[in-house]
Amino acid sequence: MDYSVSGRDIILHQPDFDLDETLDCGQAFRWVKAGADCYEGYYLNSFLRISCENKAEGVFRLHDTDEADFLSQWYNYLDLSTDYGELKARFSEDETLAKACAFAGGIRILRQDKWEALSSFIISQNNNIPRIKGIIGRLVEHYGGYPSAEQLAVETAESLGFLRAGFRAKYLADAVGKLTSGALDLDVIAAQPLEQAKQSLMSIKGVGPKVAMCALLFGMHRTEAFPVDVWMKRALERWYPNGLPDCVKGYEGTAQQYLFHYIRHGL
DNA sequence: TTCCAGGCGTATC
DNA sequence: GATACGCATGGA
Repeated sequence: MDYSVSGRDIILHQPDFDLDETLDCGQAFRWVKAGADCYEGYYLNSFLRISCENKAEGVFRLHDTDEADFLSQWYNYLDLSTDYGELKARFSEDETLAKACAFAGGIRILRQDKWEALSSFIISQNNNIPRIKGIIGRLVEHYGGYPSAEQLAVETAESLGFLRAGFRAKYLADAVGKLTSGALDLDVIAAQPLEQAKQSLMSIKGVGPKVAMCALLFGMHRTEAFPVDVWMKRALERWYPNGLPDCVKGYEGTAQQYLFHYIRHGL
């Protein structure tokens, strides 16, 4: 990773990064394609326009930001401290993962906000990606930004009807209640051992093993968390009936994201 | 019309 | 603990 300041923009050199594969792959739901090789979106309520200037060399432009903003927010959000080249080399000891990494080598695990990731994946259950984006879009529009659990404390399952989230509204309300009452604290959960963190999250109605693992992986950057959804069930049956290979140890979730993309779009 | 979508709660055995 | 079934909504 290497960057430079260019006027009001930051120029980023990062070969292991693809905008479509990272920002539109079902891990985050608030990035909008704003032209060829360009996305607009948010980390919390900070806006970013990012475009790819040279795919072959991995050159990106972060528009209208500055060095302080880049280093304090986007460097972290885009997980630029992690060497994905080294991770992919390690994963590629496994034949299937080698193909998955070659197919979509620009996947990164975004370091999203804890609450946004948890609430987004509560909404995601038994739902499709376009509709998940629609529900979250209505939430953000209604509140003029992504609402905190505290902001949502005034809502009930009924008053959230404007989201058209169906049965998931009551799950969202339960999560808000447990977080704002102090029964659960996402900062505490983030520091717990994986199994304990998972069980803590599963005390929320509507949070099962899969949503808990997604909240841990995408919202708390617990790369050892391995969410198993319908696609991963198929991948496991097909390629890993006896379990995951040792080369993913500690990064099961990162490997999961390559496999998820590969079985959905690569076959 | 019917089926399905990055699952989970509940009932039942 | 395993397995069936319903669930709000909307697009294909």
